[in-house]
Amino acid sequence: MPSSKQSTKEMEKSLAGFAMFRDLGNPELTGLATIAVRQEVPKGQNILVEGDEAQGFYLVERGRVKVYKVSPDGKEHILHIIEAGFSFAEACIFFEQGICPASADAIEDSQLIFFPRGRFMEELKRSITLAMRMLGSMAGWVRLMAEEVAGLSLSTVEGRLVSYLVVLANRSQTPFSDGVTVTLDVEKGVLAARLGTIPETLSRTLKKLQDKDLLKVDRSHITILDSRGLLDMLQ
Amino acid sequence: MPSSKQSTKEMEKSLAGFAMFRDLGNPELTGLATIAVRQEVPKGQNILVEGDEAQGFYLVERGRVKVYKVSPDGKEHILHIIEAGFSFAEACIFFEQGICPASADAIEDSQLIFFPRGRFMEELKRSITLAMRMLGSMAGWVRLMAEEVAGLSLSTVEGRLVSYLVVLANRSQTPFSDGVTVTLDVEKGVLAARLGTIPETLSRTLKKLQDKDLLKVDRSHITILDSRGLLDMLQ
DNA sequence: CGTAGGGTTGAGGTTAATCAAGTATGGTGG
DNA sequence: CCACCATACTTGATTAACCTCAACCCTACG
Repeated sequence: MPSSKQSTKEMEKSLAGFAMFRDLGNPELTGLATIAVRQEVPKGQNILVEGDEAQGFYLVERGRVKVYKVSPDGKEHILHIIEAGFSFAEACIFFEQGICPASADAIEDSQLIFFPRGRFMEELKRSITLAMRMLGSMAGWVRLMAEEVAGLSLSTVEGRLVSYLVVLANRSQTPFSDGVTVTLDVEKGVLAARLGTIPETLSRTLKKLQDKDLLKVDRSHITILDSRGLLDMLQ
Repeated sequence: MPSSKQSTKEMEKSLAGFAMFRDLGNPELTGLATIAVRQEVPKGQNILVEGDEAQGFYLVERGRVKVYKVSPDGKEHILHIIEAGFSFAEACIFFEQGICPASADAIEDSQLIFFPRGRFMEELKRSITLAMRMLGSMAGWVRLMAEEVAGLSLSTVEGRLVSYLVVLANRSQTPFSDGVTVTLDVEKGVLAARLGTIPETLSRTLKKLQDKDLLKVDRSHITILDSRGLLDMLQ
């Protein structure tokens, strides 16, 4: 994928749109734009395999990516769903052998920006600002994972589901209050894996909450009927 | 806590002993030694509280520290046990408001080395090498947490216990094979919290494995009788 | 129509938490 | 040295959560 002056300029503009690189100086952005590679990934396609050597890390420009681990018995647990505008697999590039700790698939037709490991490292060593951004990004992952562990080990499926709905509501700028409708952003099967459970249990849990008049389910649209009651379940 | 030339020199030597700072140049080490502060923490004492503002991060020079989260209903889940020679709470210092994502207590009489957030940031900005070390350390945390999430969500208590025993054996340079005895490095109650369960269940699980002649338990000494059988449980 | 995929429902079994009551174990003071 | 106590640990009975397997429904789509 050769990058003409034109496309480098264009890439530079794209990169500047990512929170991770916002307000980054010109030399840094240009350097990054030069080594960045665009990648089209159709829905369902695999991007990284756990245990394989990571060749670099990614930004999601368009679409969505799931990052997951598979248990020995084949069950998959989704660690994160990476939205457009965010990055993933940063951690891989800092390991000695660059072994991926998780797998990744596109769950929508996606456009990614790829940074090759070696050349990105060069850029990092050249710019302390970039290194600090990277540190901030990694710290964010650490926090997220800590929440994840806590959520998994300390909650029931019911609790995790409610907590997910709260996050979902906040993400779409809607408050988590009575009458508000949130739309699931993933298939229910994917959501189940995200919550560390299976579709059957998710279905039953939604039904139970519906029977208690805490919410109403219509396909992927969930209407909050009793936000107080729902939030009480997190206790 | 004033640092005379003598103690700075001594601190520099101590810091050089940490994997994180090994082979770091002289200017970096001296800078770090100047801002580092030693702290004695008796067993059981709290070090960090989840949600509080983090003032910096820590190295464990002697003793051991548990990093944990508490659920709304008061149950505690241990994320990590930090051994002497390792660091914790690095991630905290990169958050805007410096909010701790987890709590930490000493589980033994411990000696810590504390780096104040602001001054450490200065050192970081000054040295790209230090920043790269920090990135490596954070990446390590990300991987560990990913394993943690996978382990929690994909395994039974039995599986998590076996997996812990394997780690324990490897850590003490002993292979995980028949006849080998590993010694639990923490109280069983702490181990239970580490495995995301409660002492009762841990006790029963050990008994079950003992009844199946897979291992033998004597206090905190666990002898592997059938390593194949145990490893098969991870499938 | 007929089929496929996502989703739901039901019966049954397993795992592990809770509550309650025991049994070591390791120090401490007499 | 021993009785005593606190703490860690174990055991039992009960209950709740949730996974498995199997069947079924529904909607989109050729």
